[in-house]
Amino acid sequence: MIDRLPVLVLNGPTASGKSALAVDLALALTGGGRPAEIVNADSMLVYRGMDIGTAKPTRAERAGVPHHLVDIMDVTETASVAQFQALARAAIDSCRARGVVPILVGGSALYVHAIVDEFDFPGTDPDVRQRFERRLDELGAEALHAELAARAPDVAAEILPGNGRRVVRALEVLELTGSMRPRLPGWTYALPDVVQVGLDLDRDDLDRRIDLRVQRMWAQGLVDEVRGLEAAGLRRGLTASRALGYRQVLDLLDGLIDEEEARRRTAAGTRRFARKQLSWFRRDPRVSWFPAGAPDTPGRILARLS
RNA sequence: GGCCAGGUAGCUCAGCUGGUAGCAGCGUUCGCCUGAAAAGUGAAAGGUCACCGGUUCGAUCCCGGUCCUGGCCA
Repeated sequence: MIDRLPVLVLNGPTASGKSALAVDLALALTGGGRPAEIVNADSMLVYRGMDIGTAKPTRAERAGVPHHLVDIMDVTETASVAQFQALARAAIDSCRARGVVPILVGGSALYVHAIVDEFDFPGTDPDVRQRFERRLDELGAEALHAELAARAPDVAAEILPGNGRRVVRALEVLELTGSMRPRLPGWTYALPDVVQVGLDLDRDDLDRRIDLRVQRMWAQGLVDEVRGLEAAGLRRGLTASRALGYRQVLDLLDGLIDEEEARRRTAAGTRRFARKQLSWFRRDPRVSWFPAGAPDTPGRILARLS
């Protein structure tokens, strides 16, 4: 009997086992009479062909439980939070309309935040954007930041002078809307009945799992995968070409570093990334934390849904 | 066994022959972030300067010895 349809948000760092846990939880819910589906909230799983390096859920896992927003873009396309917000909310709505529990699995905290909370994005305009991007190339980030400061000191004060990307975006928004609210919004759910949980684990344990994962990626043929994607235009993709593992292998293919170094940097970068993810998730006071891999964790998470 | 170089932050190192060490890189911890977030950034914590003696008002730095490490020669 379906009395309510909460959105279960599963947060956790890479290699914490959240993808597999999400499948287990979905199967448990389905077996218990309430069908469940997974909605991906990871910026890299959206790319077709990026399988090994993103540790994408396997075919079998995806056959057992429907996964939304996986393999929806070419590597040449640029992902964006705003677009993802719309797609994910649509997927969540569709699940609920069908009486299905959506499980949002987040690797990208900003994406989760944008999907689940009141979070409005001012529009964008390719021409305006391109114009400021060209100015960024000409002047450099600091000079462009000075221009921003002249136009809107309060906005400029919130943005670091070296962060060209955000300076460009601020100028774009100012031009399009005449104002800019530079701070991240607070914690106000835009969706009803959200239950957020997080997976945490000991740092040494996490690092060990990351090393294993990177080794496995290499054994499974990450280098060949990247080679194939390179032919498909990976280098042109602003988002995809920066993915951990992929960027390092591209450097390897360019002869900038050797294979050992590429693997080392991938692992080191992934360790740093995992800590960053945790610090993001930790900011949100509504997340309840559970130990990753503990035998009773799935049961305790399910208990929160009823 | 002899000669040379070296033992300074968790790691890699810097340190004008003496006044109890470095805005160092990486790592760690904490923080920031609005249409590229697996991106971009800020700050902090960390050292009995291998050990024992000596010279000196004072030693990471000078002298003697000890123990380690790397290289060269036997």
